[in-house]
Amino acid sequence: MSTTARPNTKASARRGAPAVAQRPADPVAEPQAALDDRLGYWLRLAQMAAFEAFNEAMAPLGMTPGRLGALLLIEASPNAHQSTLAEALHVKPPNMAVLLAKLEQDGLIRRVDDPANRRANMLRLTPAGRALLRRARKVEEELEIKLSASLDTKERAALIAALRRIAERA
Amino acid sequence: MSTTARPNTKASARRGAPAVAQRPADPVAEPQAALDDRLGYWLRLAQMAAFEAFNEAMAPLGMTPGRLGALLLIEASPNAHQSTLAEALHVKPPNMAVLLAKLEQDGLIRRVDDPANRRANMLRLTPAGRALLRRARKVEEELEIKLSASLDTKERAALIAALRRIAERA
DNA sequence: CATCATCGTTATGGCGTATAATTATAGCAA
DNA sequence: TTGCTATAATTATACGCCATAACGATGATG
Repeated sequence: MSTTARPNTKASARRGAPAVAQRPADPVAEPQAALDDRLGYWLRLAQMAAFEAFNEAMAPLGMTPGRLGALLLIEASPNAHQSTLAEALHVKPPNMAVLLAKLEQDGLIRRVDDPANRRANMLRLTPAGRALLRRARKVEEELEIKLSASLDTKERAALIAALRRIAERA
Repeated sequence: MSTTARPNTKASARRGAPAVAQRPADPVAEPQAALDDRLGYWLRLAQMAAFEAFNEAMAPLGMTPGRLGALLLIEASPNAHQSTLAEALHVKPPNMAVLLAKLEQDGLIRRVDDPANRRANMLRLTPAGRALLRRARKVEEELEIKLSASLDTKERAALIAALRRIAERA
């Protein structure tokens, strides 16, 4: 509420509780036991771990999930429009515009007018973009190996299939 | 760069390209084909789907993942401190403080001084908190059923196990 | 030509999360 | 005791991701 400094008394509910002296708070051995069999919980934690691993590995390349996704799709579909990429990457067009603007500023892609539709852009990798993508692919390969190190090939395939079904679901 | 309005010319790279008239941009049948076998990609999509489903289902209860997690853990470990819960929920202490402040404002929990350590708080569900948690549990049960509708019991267990290994990993 | 839809863009706000700094308390040592 | 250091909670703040609104430019249609 207040935007200026205030006395800070830790507990605002500082009623005159008579300090009954009970047992000294549990350390809570397995704190998340209550969340153990919740799919959503582990989905979130796994995603966070994967995300963190990605960022660590890609930091030297200045790469983010969004940037990599864009570069991969541009390479695969050089005639696709921004809006198509945006949809495929689940990014809103305005955010796609700034993402691509940065990629262009960094000299990784070019935007060329679609001669068939002068409102639209087609995206092209520059040589620098291609080079960076090659390096990112290597890093990403190692990353996927590390991520699925605890899974055999069958398990990994089953995991992806299951995730896919959940994503195309609910 | 500029913070004020500007002419907006769509493509800043409006060089005098002679409009060669090539084929009209592909619709890109399966746009994300390039991302198909990436674990991180599907992890993200599945998490997003689960998150969206959660928000839809819990909106009437004013519940978020963070709030529910806190309520569940408070119920399970009434003597735990805020910092313990924060760690278990992967939330930083400052954000935990405001989360709990809102829960307290909403009359769902109380903060009681730990008699063994007057810096620390122990958290308690109020009757209203218990009632809301009961309702949220029902909703969450249906949600988990919907989420894992495409998985049999074995697959669901395998999925959670795999996610868990990834989360405790990399 | 007038109208309406589409593509890209800018500006802006919300939400979740991160850090820094502050207060209050605890533990410990000289 | 005093003083130093560590811990618990809190406040203020900043940053990044994502979403919406609004607009200019172009295309399509009557």
